[in-house]
Amino acid sequence: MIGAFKSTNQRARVVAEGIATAIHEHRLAPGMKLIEDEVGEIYGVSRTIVRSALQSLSHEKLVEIEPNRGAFVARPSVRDAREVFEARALLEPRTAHSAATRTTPADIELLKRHIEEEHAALDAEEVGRALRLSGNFHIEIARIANQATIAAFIGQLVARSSLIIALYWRRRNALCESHAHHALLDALARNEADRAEELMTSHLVDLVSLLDLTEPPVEPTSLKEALGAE
Amino acid sequence: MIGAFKSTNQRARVVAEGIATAIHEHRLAPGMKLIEDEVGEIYGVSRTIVRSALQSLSHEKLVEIEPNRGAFVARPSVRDAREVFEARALLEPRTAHSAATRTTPADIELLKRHIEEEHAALDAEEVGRALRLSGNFHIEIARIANQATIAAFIGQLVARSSLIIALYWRRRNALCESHAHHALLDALARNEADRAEELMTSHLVDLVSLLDLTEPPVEPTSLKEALGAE
DNA sequence: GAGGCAGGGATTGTATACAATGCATCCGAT
DNA sequence: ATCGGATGCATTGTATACAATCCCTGCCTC
Repeated sequence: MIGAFKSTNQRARVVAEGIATAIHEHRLAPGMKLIEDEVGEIYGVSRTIVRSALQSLSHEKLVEIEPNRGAFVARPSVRDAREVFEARALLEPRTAHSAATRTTPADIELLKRHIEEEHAALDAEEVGRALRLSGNFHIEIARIANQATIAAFIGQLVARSSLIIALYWRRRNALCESHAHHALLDALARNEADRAEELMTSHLVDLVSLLDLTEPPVEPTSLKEALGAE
Repeated sequence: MIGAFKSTNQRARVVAEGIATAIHEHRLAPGMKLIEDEVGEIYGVSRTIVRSALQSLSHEKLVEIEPNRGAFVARPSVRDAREVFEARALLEPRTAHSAATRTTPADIELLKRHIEEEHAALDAEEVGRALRLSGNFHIEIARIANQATIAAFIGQLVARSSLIIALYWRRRNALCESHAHHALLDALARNEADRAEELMTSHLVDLVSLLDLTEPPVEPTSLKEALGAE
């Protein structure tokens, strides 16, 4: 949605976005193997396209490609998790600041609709969809800041965050976020840049505090994966 | 050098790094066309590998792939240039701060050697090589900060900066940088984090001030490119 | 001449064939 | 029974063949 790249080949893009969305919505769990033939069959394309898509996803660190072994949904380590949120803490507050100075009523409408959709998804028990929309809220703010380069970085970090949440989230309640997003929306609507920056900072701190980053490894997808690999 | 990724296929990596280095050293000019067959012949690989490499480079925005038209060395717009240095201003000073708190004598030795190599290259009139080494200095600092995720972002931004410099640099003197790098090295050696952060901030400001970002388009590589495309 | 259109060569997009590698299973030896 | 190695299947890595697209050139019309 955010990146209207024309660069990568159209068909590979469809496949990559399909897989990415599935990862964002936690339909594809970390560690899951992505067999080229299977994916190709699903999307009706040859392995050439699938490979291109998988390489693209591996560049965004949503997928890990192990030479001669195949592609797996990435399993960020505890260290990865810390790094991702460290990077977000560096980028997003200042970006929210910038965004607040430029937010238009149209932007506010869009963000409002995002939040509403998120609530609707939560009410419908579609946790995965709610999670993806929650991430999109952050990406939308980066877009408002009108810095495509930084927005692309944030987009990647948000995507990885989804995997991190899948692995290290303490509980199942994503509700807590709604309040923070509402407050951010308010600050943006009033063009209160400093407050938006502070809110984003504390929002990210809150997010990290909801992760359990103590256990070094992570719950394996299957015994086979746990014992067979690495 | 910085990314010892095992992810992408070995052969494609060699090709991608070869092209990337050539871009960093300004042997490949912005806008230049990269024909798959030609590249494949040079490296002794099939188009499959070349395509993989080009897609990888396009993800790093060193190459632009225009559907059905081919791959070209990227030509960052004035806006891209501003965005890249805006992102660097956001990431690098804080990263230098972090790095300064962790810099070891071994790191200092490495950085010193970097600077020396850069000087040697300049003395030998190898401007391209000096430029690449100058960029590596920044990447090395990010590495010292021990944040791989942020370091990867900075690496990408430094690489793009090389293209931006090729297009928008006012003069030919890269000498000015040496002083700033020396000062940074000193701050890191003494573990003076705040000073390192300030030095990095002003260094980046200096860099931008040496760019001429007034002219909307850029000097074309060839008449054909200038008149034929877009 | 200027503009438009058709043909041909060059280049990219995609699928597929074949080689290389890894993984599981089975067998035999100890 | 457990370990070691060999065999076969599943999957990935690479090259190549063919189709689609683009771009250049030359011709034709006005």
